Amino acid sequence: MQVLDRKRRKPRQARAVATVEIIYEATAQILQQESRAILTTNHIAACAGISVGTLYQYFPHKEAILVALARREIRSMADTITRTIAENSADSSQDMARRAIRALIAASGKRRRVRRAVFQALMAAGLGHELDRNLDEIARLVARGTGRFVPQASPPLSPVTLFVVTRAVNGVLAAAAGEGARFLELAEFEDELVRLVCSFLDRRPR
Amino acid sequence: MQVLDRKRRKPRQARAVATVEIIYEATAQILQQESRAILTTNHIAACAGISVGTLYQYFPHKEAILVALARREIRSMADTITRTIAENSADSSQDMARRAIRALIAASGKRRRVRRAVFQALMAAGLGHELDRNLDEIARLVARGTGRFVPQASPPLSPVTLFVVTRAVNGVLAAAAGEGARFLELAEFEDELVRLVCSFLDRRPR
Amino acid sequence: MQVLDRKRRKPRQARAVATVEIIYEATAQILQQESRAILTTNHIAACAGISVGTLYQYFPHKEAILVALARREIRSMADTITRTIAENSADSSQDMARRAIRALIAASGKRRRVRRAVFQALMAAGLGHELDRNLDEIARLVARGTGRFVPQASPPLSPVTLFVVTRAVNGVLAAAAGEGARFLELAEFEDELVRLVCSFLDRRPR
Amino acid sequence: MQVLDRKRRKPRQARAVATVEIIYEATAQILQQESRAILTTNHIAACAGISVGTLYQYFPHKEAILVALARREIRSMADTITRTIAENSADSSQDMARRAIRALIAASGKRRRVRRAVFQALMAAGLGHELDRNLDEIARLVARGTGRFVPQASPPLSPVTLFVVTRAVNGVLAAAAGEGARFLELAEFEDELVRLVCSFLDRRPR
DNA sequence: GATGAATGAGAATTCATTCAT
DNA sequence: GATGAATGAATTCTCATTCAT
Repeated sequence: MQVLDRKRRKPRQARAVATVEIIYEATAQILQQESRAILTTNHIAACAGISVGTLYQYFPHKEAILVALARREIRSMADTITRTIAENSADSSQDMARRAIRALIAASGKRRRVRRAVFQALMAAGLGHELDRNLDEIARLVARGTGRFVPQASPPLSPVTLFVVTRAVNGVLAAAAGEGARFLELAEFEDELVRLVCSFLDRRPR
Repeated sequence: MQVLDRKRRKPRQARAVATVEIIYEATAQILQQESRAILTTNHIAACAGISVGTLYQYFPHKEAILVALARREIRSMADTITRTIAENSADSSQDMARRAIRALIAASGKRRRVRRAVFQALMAAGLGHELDRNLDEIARLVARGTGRFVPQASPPLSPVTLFVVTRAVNGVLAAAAGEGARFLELAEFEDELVRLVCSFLDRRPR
Repeated sequence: MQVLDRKRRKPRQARAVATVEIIYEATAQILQQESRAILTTNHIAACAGISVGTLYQYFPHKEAILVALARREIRSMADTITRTIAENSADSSQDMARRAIRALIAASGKRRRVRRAVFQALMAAGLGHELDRNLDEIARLVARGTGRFVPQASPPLSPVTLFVVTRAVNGVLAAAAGEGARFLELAEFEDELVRLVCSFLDRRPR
Repeated sequence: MQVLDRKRRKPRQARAVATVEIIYEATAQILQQESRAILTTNHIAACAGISVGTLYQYFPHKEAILVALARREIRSMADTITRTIAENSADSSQDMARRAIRALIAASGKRRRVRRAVFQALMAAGLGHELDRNLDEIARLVARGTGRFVPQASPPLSPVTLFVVTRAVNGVLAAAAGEGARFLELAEFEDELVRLVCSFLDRRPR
């Protein structure tokens, strides 16, 4: 690791942006199709069709690539959820929780190996809180988007309740993604996950 | 990785058994107090007060130590749960689910960093299924031990239901352990986790 | 040994070519002046004035250096013989066998320790057949270059005959090289070797 | 390697002799059936069914085992030749050279990998002269045993002649042994080898 | 900006040998 | 005498990172 993130160039020109993009793609590809074990900077550069030197123009060290990729993944996930909710905000008769969960399941099915690797890297970098924050954020979005979870009259969800429900869903999805996506495509799986959340939130202690 | 686990000595003499134990201890200690990053075989040996060579008498490569440690942890966890249930099998009025969860919370609070590291190693070794199996096993024990989850009349839990509930609990506990045990000691946390499980299992679809 | 010759950089820039050359030189020097025992990659790198890492940019493992050096030696030997024959092809009154043997003796006298070591490495790598093929090749060249061995009217040499004569010469030269070159410089030695070959080939069974 | 051969026990009791014998057998077996690469003292001991400690009671270091094995092999070869000659000394009408060569071919076919390995070790130990001496010794035996090579009237063989003929035969046999014994069993091979020797010795320069 | 050759600290692993039991 | 656990120097090889061109 480095003494401290010496500043690296931020891409300004179009070409530079493209280069960074290529680096992301190459990294994701290696992670998805090959393995974490051969994710070396030289290999990334080779796959990206650039030289190591160029790679180091944009990232101070290898870990930074993974962290950046993780943040990108998080942002993409959050965006998906946000959009899902926004698109259906008028449609309040629809079960918002189900829609959110469906979106999460869909997201979990994509690039599973990449996601696991980059999230692990985020944790290893001591940035696990970014993931947590994201989970909380999603929960807040969902809660705001539907009267079900936070009906006007009811008290707000306690931090513990929030924590339990978000981590439970996350735990289930992570496990399902880890077991080869067998479950992810089952309708029953979605149903059960929805039920887990709803029965928990519906029957809150007074 | 190696050609393939060339045979390593299985400890015969008492001294050898002790040595293996010392290696486990040293590894766990490094993981808990220092970091995964400096978990080198030389460092383990030094901490254990033995020589690297000795270490390699008993483990074919570094990863093997972590895997062994993970299995040990799994076994220990399973034993705790089993005992908890056995001790209270007569006491059927007690809420078995709560007891099991309490035991799991207690287990999650111990040597958190060690556990995370070794379980990660288990996954990396492609042995994640051992963890999964353990979760399923615990669920089975709990279910057998209490009429609540599997009342005589009710149909058995579907695989998906089982999967969802076990991974949800596991996900919550892992997250709580990861966030510095803040939650683990809260009574409310235990309550909420119990509620998550019970509300889910009580209100099963017909 | 390795998984399998993971690809190594093939030198593209002039500097890289020079580096590879330096590695060969350093290796040969250690073999010739020091000993096989201290032929470590670090030592080679140090002698070459480069870092180990650089060495591993061009060779997947130590053995590969020796094998490359062996092939180089073989090629050099073959070239010498070819040239010897080519230069004298018009001069058919000359005794071609003697010329070939003289060239072989000269070659045997050079860098004897290097040659022994690298050929041994070639054998150890299971590539002994490359040496054999080279011997056969030389024999073919000699035979084609002179009417003595394969006069128009006579039948071609049987594989066994070819084998015996080539390995005999090779055995004698290897032994002579091994015994400190005492014999290699003697005129009588050359005479006897020529006689061994010629008497054998002249008096072939009908 | 050692500073200097600290004295090791010479086996006196029958059991000790047997132990040494077992060590030889185990070593030879590993060399023949497995490979030089895994010839470790621990492996030898394991194969021999004894402990390393015991092994070191009889040999100061690993190399010593190989050297001893080489000498044993040499002695065995010499004995075979001696016997061959002795048995047929009366039978002077027989071609002594052929008999000797036949014996050598037979010897070459046995435990080829062992022989190569141990002779290589002998060379590496700087004891190559023992092999050379053996070759010369055999030549002398053959010469004394037959009038063909050294007829009363003719001058004795020059050192160079002796060297050339012995090393030639040796080279051919070693090569044949190395190439999988394909040739060793051919009658033509024996014929050609005999012819190589006889034509060379018969037509000596005046 | 890009390149890729060079770097070298550092990690894993081996195996001949010793010595307490 | 035998045992086998322990030793640790020695070696191979990796890979993140730098920097001259």
